[in-house]
Amino acid sequence: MTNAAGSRQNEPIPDATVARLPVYLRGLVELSDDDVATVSSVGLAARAGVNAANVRKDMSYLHAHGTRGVGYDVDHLIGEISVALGGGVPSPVVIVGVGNLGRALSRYDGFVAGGFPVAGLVDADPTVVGRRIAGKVVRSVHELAGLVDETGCTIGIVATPAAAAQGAVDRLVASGVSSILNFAPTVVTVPDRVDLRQVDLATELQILGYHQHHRATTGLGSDRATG
Amino acid sequence: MTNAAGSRQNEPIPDATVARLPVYLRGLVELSDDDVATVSSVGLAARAGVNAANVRKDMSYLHAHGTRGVGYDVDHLIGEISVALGGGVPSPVVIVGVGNLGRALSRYDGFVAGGFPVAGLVDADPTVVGRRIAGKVVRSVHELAGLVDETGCTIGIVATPAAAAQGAVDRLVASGVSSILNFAPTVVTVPDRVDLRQVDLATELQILGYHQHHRATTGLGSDRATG
DNA sequence: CCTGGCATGTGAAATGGTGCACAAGCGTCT
DNA sequence: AGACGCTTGTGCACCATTTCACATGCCAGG
Repeated sequence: MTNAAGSRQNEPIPDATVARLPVYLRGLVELSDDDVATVSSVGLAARAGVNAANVRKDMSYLHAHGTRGVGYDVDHLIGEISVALGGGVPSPVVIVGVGNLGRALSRYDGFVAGGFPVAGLVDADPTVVGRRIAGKVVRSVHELAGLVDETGCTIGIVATPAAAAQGAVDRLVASGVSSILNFAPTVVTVPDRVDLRQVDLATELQILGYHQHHRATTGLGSDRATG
Repeated sequence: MTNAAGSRQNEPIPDATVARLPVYLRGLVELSDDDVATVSSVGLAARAGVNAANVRKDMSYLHAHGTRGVGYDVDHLIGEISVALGGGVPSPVVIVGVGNLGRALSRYDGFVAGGFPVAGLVDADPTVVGRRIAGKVVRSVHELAGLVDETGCTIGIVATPAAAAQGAVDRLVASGVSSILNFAPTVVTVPDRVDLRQVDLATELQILGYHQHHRATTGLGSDRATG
């Protein structure tokens, strides 16, 4: 029997596919805004910067079927991907650490647009607690558990200095958060039940630096950055 | 002809290894600060959050050999990785777009510490051009090419709204920049000779959202810490 | 000098992901 | 109705990466 009404996400979706779904979603929303009703795998692949066969395989993991000879229904696909990415239910997030980066993140429109409203801000520094940032009052880290409980946050964003990151993570875990996005440039550990992703800005530049250096020391003459 | 003492980086280092090198480097610098002279692959792996065999294989790509029965020389390894990641020469970067995120990035200490000083800020909005941010005067996008030329920037950071990102990228490419880090939530294209990396904050949250939703709808699912 | 213990370096298997190539199916036009 | 063109869905081969397992080699101690 086919899974009719309940969840059909029992088969796992590959991580690589999950990472592409938000990109597809953005492209599809743009198409929908332009009143485009259907899109082919080739068209969507071009917008997402990936291979068309890859798009088709990704959609098959989602059980989001298209119509042969026609393509995929844009609005239907938006619904399918939205459901896969969290059921379309907004998940409020709490930001720990309101330094430069934390403040920027708390004002970042993309979070709200993506269904992740910022429910609260928290910092360890008493001199910033009580200040108002992006319309929200910064609260003390000691109030974190209460804040998470009140707002039903399940996602925490760590934007503290590296030295404070593991402590912030531990507090978030103790408060019941089940997913953490860490911007601090340090490796942190979490219990198995908590999902962790790392975004390291300096590391990204260092990776670019490697390629540049590598080109300079091995590929002289093959490409020149002029014009 | 074998190069005796010169560059030995002719063989390519796998991308996955390159992405780990900055993490190793951070861990090694910490060890060096603590006056630790040698470290085993197991010890370094624990700090980097990876498998020990992976560390050893990565080091073999770098031709950074350890001593059997002892481990790797910390300071020597720092040198090897630094060289691989850009020869130890600082690469100035230019930031295009000084909105919330651009301002935060221009003040981010990690860039300077990692050898990537911010050489200049640029924005399209005439009302912010001329303002001083993080000790630097914001200049017009029209001055971008001149700025890149003056400062010898080879890396550009795009922190504009999505709609302006492709234009910013094109300008950077035309100015002679050969590596670009894009924070705008949109797919951009560059010529083959230019290296592009994408950092998408909202996408990261959406990926976390998927895993949360998946756990919730399937019971207790698998969990993986991404470092 | 010789032995024991430990950690590296690497061949090879396992894993995960990508892209080609093509059969199957849908809609349209005559 | 029938044929044709377009696009999906997927088996398969290829590639990159991870991980295991173990032989090799170095150092310390007696």
